[in-house]
Amino acid sequence: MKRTTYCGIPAAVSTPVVLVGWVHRRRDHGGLIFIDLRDREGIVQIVFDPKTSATLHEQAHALRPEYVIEIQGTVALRPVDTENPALATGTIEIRATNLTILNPALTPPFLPTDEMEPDESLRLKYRYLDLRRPLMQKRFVKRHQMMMEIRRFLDTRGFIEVETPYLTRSTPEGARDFLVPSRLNCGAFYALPQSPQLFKQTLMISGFDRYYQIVRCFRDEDLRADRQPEFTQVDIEMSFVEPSEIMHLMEEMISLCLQQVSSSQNRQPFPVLTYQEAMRRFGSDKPDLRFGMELHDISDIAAVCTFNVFRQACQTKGGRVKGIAIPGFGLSSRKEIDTLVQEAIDLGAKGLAWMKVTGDGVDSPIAKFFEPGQIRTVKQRLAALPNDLLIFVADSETVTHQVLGALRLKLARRLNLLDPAIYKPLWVTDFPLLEYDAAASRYVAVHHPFTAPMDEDLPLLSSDPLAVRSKAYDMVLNGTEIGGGSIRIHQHNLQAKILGLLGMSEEEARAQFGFLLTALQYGAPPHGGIAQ
RNA sequence: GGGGCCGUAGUUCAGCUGGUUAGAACGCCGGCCUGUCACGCCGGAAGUCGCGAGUUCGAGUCUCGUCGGCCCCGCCA
Repeated sequence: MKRTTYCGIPAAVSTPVVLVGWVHRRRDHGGLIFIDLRDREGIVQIVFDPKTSATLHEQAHALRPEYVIEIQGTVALRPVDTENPALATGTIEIRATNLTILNPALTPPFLPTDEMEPDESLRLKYRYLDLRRPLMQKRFVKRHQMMMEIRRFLDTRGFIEVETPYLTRSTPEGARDFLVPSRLNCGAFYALPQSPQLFKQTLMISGFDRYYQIVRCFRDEDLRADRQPEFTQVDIEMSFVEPSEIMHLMEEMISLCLQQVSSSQNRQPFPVLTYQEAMRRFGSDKPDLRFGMELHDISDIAAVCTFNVFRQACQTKGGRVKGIAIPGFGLSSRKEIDTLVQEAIDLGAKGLAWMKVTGDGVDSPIAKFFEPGQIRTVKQRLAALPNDLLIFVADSETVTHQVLGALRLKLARRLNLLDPAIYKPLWVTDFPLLEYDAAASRYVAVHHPFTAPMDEDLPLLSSDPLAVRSKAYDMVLNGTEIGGGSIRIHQHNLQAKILGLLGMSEEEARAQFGFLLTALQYGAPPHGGIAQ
């Protein structure tokens, strides 16, 4: 057995070839038998002609899907008008001269074609059949190519790949750890790392200057369609850097990756939104920029209209009235709008006010509470067009953003505005350093406890901790956070102070993070990084 | 921790307000077929309707329980 080429890679016409692979499909004409032979590189058509060899043709009758076979034959141009443009090898075929069945196969529970996708549990039970599908093989290859690009790119930029331990110590904060029982210390457990955060900071303190790792992370949390308990991330840390240096580096790296999956060139640099602006305009800290439907504040008008719900919301401290214009949705039936109102209530709103935009004005149960001029201003501010539906939420700023942000996404999905072929990356910066956890009655870190506060906000740490912004940045792509990082705290005193704000006593801090606190006192360089 | 949807042939699914023998497509088996390529044509086999109980003259269909799957909220520094 000496394979001369892959099925998917056409060989020169009239050369003898030896091919091995899986029977993808058979087309038995009684006379001629065609076999599509598949390997990881693609598919090629094999022809068994009774005129070439009656016994060989007889043998080929036995072939069934997923048999593993070896074919000896000759590459030939297909007869005129029998070329198959859908196939990369569609201009040629292999005239078989010899057939060896290397291994027959049972009738598989599903055929490894891309046309139909069986239930996921069945795909996993017969994972090897699932992974034979050309689509799955393409994905694996794509992933491999991305990893190669990333390694090559980071190497040229002077990064050193370092491995860090998997059997490690549990850290408080963050996700639940996976635990591994220890045989040597009976009753004690290792924790699998949620991320190599402390290790990479240690490497910076050691002077490695630029580290990266393509590393597995483990988080024992509930799953989602796009969330697995173990996943791989590109982990990066650099010394003596500003956020902008890390962000530009990542833009280059991600652009290289996007080139692998999309033909369109991404313009660098990526747009940057502050957290505040992202929330204000999109009601989300990971906005999907593939479509508009931005949030607009009409609190000033709402405060002086005669609609009590709006006025009261504006009179409440921190209250807001905001709205979005949904293109074409003004033609919806009353029932469809009622459904939308219920969805808003399920998302936490007290209700949902709406206006159908007509040619000259609006059609709305709340129109009577507004002066014509006020309605004109509202329409103008939401950039409303005829047949749009305007929806409004009146509540605290938090609830308003949350509800409208979620509705914006739901409606975009319903209106088919989420084109999977378009990639809209951006940065979100200026996150708050801390948020208040009412249940635990203490502050918790928004990013993680090692994130550095912005220098100009340092005085606020004592007076108004929730107002402190951090040197953190998230990369967002099409509404998904695909990377996040920060400049870290490299000063012992500041780190101790933050741990204190998080409700940790000095003893606790020493017990949990003593190693880091000590290390910061032995010449820790300023550093920061990201995990994608 | 909470919520929604789904379990019917090997697979993907249909099956109406409960009603006679539970269907389709693909796949599988047999036959025919020398230029097909998701080949075509003819014929055939294939089902504990996830499981258990209940309501009913009668349950794939309704109710309760249970098991399994998918999705969402919480959670995921």
